[in-house]
Amino acid sequence: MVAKLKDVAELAGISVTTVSRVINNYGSLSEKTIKKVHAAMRELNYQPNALARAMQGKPSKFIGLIFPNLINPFFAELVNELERQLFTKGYKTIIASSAENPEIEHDYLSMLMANQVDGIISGSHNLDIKEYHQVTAPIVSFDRYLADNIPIVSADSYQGGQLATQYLIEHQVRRIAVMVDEDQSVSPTVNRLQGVVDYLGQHHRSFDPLDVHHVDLATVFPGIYDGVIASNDVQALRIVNIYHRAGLRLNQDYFLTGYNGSTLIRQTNPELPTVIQPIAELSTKLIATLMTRIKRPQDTVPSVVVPVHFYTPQN
Amino acid sequence: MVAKLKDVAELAGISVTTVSRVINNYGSLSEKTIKKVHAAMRELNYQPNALARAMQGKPSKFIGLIFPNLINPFFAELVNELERQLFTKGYKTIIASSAENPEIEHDYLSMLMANQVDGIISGSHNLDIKEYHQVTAPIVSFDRYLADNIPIVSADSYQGGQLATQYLIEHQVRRIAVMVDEDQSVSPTVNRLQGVVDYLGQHHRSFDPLDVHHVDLATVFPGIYDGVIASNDVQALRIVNIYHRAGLRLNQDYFLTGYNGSTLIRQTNPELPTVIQPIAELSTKLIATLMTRIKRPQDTVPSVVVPVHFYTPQN
DNA sequence: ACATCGCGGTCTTCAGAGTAA
DNA sequence: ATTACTCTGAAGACCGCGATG
Repeated sequence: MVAKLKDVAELAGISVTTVSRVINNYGSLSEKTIKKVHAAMRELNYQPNALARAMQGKPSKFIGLIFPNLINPFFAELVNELERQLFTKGYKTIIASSAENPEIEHDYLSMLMANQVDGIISGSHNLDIKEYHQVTAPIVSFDRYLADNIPIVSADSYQGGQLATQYLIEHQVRRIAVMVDEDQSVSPTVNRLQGVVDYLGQHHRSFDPLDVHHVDLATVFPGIYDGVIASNDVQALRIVNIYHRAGLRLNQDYFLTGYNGSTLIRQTNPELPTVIQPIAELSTKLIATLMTRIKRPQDTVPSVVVPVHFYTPQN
Repeated sequence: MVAKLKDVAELAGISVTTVSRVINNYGSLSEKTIKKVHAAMRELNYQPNALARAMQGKPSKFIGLIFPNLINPFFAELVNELERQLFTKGYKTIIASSAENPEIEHDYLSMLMANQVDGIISGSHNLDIKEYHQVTAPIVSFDRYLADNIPIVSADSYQGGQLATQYLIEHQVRRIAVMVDEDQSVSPTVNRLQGVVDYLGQHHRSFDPLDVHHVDLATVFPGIYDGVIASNDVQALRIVNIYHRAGLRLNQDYFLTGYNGSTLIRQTNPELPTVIQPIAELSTKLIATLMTRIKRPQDTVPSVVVPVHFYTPQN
């Protein structure tokens, strides 16, 4: 049997009230009793039952994280960083990866509510927006509009689109393909595309939009393109492999940009130019925004846009 | 205020007992009451408080996952798969990434206990073994010895070492470097090394062991080596980049093997030969082992070793 | 249908003992 | 002896639900 408050009290030879006072640090207490209690706690290896505590309406110190998956290294690193930063603030994380399945995501949202999380950070990309209206816990969204009262923290994708385009133009490519995801109409991906469009417009250039969902990479590439703006790093590297098999060398015979900028990909594929979304800063802002939401639930908190930067392979 | 059981009962005009019966589906109930209750639940957007339920001694339906990090794509994919499979079994996951920090790991272990998880899957690589003796919840370990009564599920690293070596020998390399991690003396990594040693011995070949922690990759490679056994895929690709800068081509001028075999790396770097630890199967075994531990906590459950296979780049 | 208890804590109330001014 | 203050304790309500009678 796990030790309970009562057991600690009995071992220390004092009342449960006093033990509770020691644990929660209130009221007036003598040094001696405090020490006795701590000794008893150690001896019994006592852990206050977090469930019982949370039932008093105390914060559960749980934050729910909803992300489509952990396989995308960018999400994995973001989640990892969020988890790390939250832990130092005394929060535990429940990670829900919805696997891009709205039903699962709905279940998870219910679960998070049922488990009384103190807040939710959602990086989901596929939930019906209405679901989020009913949620009472404070929410912050990563990179996507969910509802009017839910603040968004995102990387500056308009700037990202511009930087990627600028890179291609500077390397004087002739024919540009841009991978676009038409489904993501509510997400800032549109901004990215707008950044591309505007930059190209300023330089009187055109491009071919290729819909991610209706195009077979292996058949369109290399094709006529010597410039490609991919929608993420993994996709970018798939395309690189296709060019490679055709005997074409990245950064020489053709130019291509990724998007996301995970540390992992930079380590494994340092030759890939890409737009870097700053993971540490995004995490900090997401958490800071969530914390103010938790402290003052009625206030409206402004959305935050974090600048990105472009990684150019050295040499 | 969030809806409670009582609110549902009042709205439906019946007692809490009956509502509870409907929710937990026992006792005899009329169709009419059931419908009334469901209607009331929907209207109030009611979610049973999982914390309160868990307090009755009922299973919390939480499984704790302890892994060093989520950045390693192999861990990320394993966790992702575990999370997915557990969810279909009605379990939620609390992910604790210890960041290779024993203190954090200790805190997390306490936290998991305090939150009454029904079981723990630990892929940790750095905790003092004694900590795990005090844990009362059922535990299964991934790929590492923790304590006598804790079953281990692992990939066959001896076989992995052999397969990697076989690949190099078949490609007639002359001088072989093997990356070793001396710290991991308790882990099956030793088995992997043994597999390498045995295979080479049978072919009357020798190798140079290079300690991961005391060697600067950029200075020893390419050096004299045309064959390298790396200890994981990310490290392997770092080495590939070093050879690349020296103008040497993988699978032609030199041969190298990775270890882990995440789907991600195979997608982004399909040219990397590597030992594949089957993630889906490992997950299944881990969960199955944990479930029998949960059902019959007093039984000793045997450890499981899952075969690996070798991925050779096509072309 | 109702009432009541129990899970493991928190917190409040009321009271009492000891010490000091 | 009076007041005041510090430390501790006993008892009970309560959180939301499940189980019993």
